[in-house]
Amino acid sequence: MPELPEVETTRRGIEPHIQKQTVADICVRQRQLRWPVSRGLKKHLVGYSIRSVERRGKYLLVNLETGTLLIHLGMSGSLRVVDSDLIPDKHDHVDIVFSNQSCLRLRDPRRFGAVLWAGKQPLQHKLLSSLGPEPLSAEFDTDYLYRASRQRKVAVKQFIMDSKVVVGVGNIYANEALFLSGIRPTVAAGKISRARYETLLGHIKAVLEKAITAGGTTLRDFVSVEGNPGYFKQELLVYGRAGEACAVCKTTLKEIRQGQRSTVYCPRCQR
DNA sequence: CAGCGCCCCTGCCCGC
DNA sequence: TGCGGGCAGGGGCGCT
Repeated sequence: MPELPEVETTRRGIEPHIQKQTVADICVRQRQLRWPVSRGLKKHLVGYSIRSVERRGKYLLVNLETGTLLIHLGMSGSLRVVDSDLIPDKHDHVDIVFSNQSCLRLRDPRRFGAVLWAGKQPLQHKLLSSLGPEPLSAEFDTDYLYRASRQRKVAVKQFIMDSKVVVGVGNIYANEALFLSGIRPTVAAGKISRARYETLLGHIKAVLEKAITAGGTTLRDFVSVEGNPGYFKQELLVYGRAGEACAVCKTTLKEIRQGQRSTVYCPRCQR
């Protein structure tokens, strides 16, 4: 379940392999992803070379001279650069084949991912146009977060996971950052002080940076570009640890549900 | 606009 | 061992 650090790790992993490569073909074995993969991709891709791979939130932007291909990994997606002769797995749904016989292969067992053409102004695409700032950018600062939260009644955890507020804060890191900040996930976003948002902001940036440095957290489905699953779960303090003792005070960690997602917190440390 | 719940999907895990 | 059911979750979308 790629969060922003895994997507960034993927971007860094694939870009040097596919940059300047010319697309020879695109092979779609399973068209039904989050949205049906368009049948018209070939005309945008074949014969053109990859200029760069960027990231916006959890979307990867594969840039060509004709425009930009958006790839989202959903919950279980992974991208690898493999020899185009390598027999695909049953969940290897899309190959972008290059003229040097390598290919960029999308595997996505749960098919929550997406492959879409976004044209020459990808940031104007409706999926990207109303996204909030990047969490690691200077634009995402205490002032911004504090102001955006005023009058908001939604729980702070759902607030920081709202992509219109800030992109790339998924369930794992939202839980972790709130624990590190001593903030109870259920508190209304609008009721939290500026000082506490300053703390929270720092922890959001820190957990994401740490995870990118570590090469991405992996729980189940993520496979790194090299094909090695990299475990990092021992670093997580609350996510996946309901019923265990809090690392700080030994109180039993509690699990609740917020918006159909699991929240784990320490009832003593987080107020 | 804010808030909320649904839904896309498969693999895994648990209990019987 | 086989099987049914529940759960996991990113995030867009439709409804109130």
